[in-house]
Amino acid sequence: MASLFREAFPPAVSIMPGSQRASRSVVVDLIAVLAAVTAGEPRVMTVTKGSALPSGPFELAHRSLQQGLRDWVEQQTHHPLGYVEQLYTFADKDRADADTAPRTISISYLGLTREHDAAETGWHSWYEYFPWEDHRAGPPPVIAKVLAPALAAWAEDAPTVGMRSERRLRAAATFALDGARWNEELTLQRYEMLYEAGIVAERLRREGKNEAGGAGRPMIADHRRILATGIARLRAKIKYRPVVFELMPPTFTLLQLQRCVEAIAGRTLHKQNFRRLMEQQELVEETGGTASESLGRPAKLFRFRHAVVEERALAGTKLPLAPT
Amino acid sequence: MASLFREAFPPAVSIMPGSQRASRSVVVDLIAVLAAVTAGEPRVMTVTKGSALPSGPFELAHRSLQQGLRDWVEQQTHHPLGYVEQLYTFADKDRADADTAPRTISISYLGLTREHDAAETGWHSWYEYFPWEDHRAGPPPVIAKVLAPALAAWAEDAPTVGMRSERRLRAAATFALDGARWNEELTLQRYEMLYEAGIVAERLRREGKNEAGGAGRPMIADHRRILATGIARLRAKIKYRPVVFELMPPTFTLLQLQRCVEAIAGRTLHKQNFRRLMEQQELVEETGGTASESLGRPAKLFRFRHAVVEERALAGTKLPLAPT
DNA sequence: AGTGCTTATGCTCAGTATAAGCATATGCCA
DNA sequence: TGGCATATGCTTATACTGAGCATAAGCACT
Repeated sequence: MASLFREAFPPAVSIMPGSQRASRSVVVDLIAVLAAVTAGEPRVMTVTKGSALPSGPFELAHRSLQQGLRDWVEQQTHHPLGYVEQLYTFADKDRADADTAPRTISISYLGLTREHDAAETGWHSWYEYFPWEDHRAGPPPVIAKVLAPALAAWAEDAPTVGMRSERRLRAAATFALDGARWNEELTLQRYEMLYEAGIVAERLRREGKNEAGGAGRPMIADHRRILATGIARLRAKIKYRPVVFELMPPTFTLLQLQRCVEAIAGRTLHKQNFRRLMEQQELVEETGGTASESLGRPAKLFRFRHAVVEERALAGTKLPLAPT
Repeated sequence: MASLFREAFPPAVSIMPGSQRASRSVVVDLIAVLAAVTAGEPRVMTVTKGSALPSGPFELAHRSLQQGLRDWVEQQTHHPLGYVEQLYTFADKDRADADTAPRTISISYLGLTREHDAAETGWHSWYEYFPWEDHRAGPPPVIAKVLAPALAAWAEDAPTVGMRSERRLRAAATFALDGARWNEELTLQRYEMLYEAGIVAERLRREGKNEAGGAGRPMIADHRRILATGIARLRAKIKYRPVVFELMPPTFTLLQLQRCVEAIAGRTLHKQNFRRLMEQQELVEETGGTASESLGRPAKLFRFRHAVVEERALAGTKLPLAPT
């Protein structure tokens, strides 16, 4: 392997892009994780009755992948696609069956879109695929009932004492098992651990075993892993970039905003502190109107202050800079 | 364009990976941004006398891109490659010349490696390519002397009043021009703005103009943009993940560690607060030894506490969670 | 009108983290 | 021994966060 790669990277020879090289057939796919939050649930667009993410072959005609994806989604949903970012490019060999099939490269994107009709087809809640990720009503029972025992068995299955204890520790930290704190950003790590432990249908299928033992709703190929990547990315991003607003209607109450963040993070937030955070960061401004719906005191309506994005650098230093 | 893309993403039809599809020839390249910090300078591995990043065709034989890259680098540098992460996949059409040439997709990676012999060939300081990014000795003169005037001219060149003011504001925020605070994470945005403004050789070359007016040392194709992506990613990452240690020898003094972070960030840090941060986060532990070199009181040697990576989730919540 | 329910909004208080700087320690060298 | 240079310890003011109490403003009853 090392020698093969050495050939691939001739140390002293620059390879100019565009130069002709012999190349076996490579198929390039685009895969989109399109997210929206409707009726308090984070949803993802799917095809074939929820079993796959929308995808298609990479076409040569687009100036930019990003723009093409945007055009397509806006065409489909009739809602502007607020935000697009590249997620990851998968090219591992074990995705394909053998050397016979053409090697597939999948470029995946995360896209955020506005609230839309909840009845629209093809949108499914994230948590159908990852029931253990929704902690808004406390830790979901599936963790204690299904995952924890299965992970314990997997840990005991390791060949050495050291590996057993290492697996136990890793499982506890990742799934917040023995009093450890839940970390909502570890969505991908959790899915991969379940895969490794053989608790998801995708792995069982690959091994030719009965898929019934898998937790959560499976998808084809590695689409559920890609979805996990998107969820993890979005959960991390809302903390330091004002991307939530891409998922909100133009005006909203602070509680609606909070519910949207909670849906994404899969956790409940402290109401007063959440509103203090929004206001002190000057991310929103009052429209003057109030929301009439529902019980209780009417809430003020807010809109996102687009200005802050330009105004502040929004970086959050974290480094102990020297005074200049 | 929209209609083309609609074909590419048949809305109701799932496309199974591995299914056969007609596909025009696509060339897939791997490009590596390999970083190290030696003698207080952040360096990147280059080929062809510093004009390109190491790259090569995507080969079919590797199980995983990541592992292949790792093997290759360790072979080349005789140092373990501590950390590898995918940077970005570039596939924009304007990278190639026309429809005649095969479309190129570049998958870029960021890799971190240990200190090595500074005399080794092929390693160049980042700041040769981005002289405006090094603020360790204050704002580099090139900003006020070259970039600021050129950016001002570019702003004035805009067709409408609104665009002119928008460009001025954006330039000021990105390059810390009118008393705005410098944000070291904006490396990519800065390069792209200079590209847009026609102040870098890559753009001038593309337009058939004289390249001499470009700031910083150019690279072939879009390699400098990829390098900027890697720098920005690393500068962001050191703030919330202990990746610096991948660039350090096994034991080090706190000042050496600080210098390494400073080299990457391009800024000077507050010494006492830096060491407090390291200690309170329990990222390091004393080895017992002391460093003898140089003047002054000998510094204690430290090593990285690999344990923390497993112990703590290292997430830094930032969301106002409700008490459970 | 009054009571109670519900959500909105204002405010406090303690604990913790951060920016900035002062002070002391410990080596080497003349 | 005194001076220089770096290392390391400690202080103070300020900002931010977690948690909770208290009040406000609607609506639906009686």
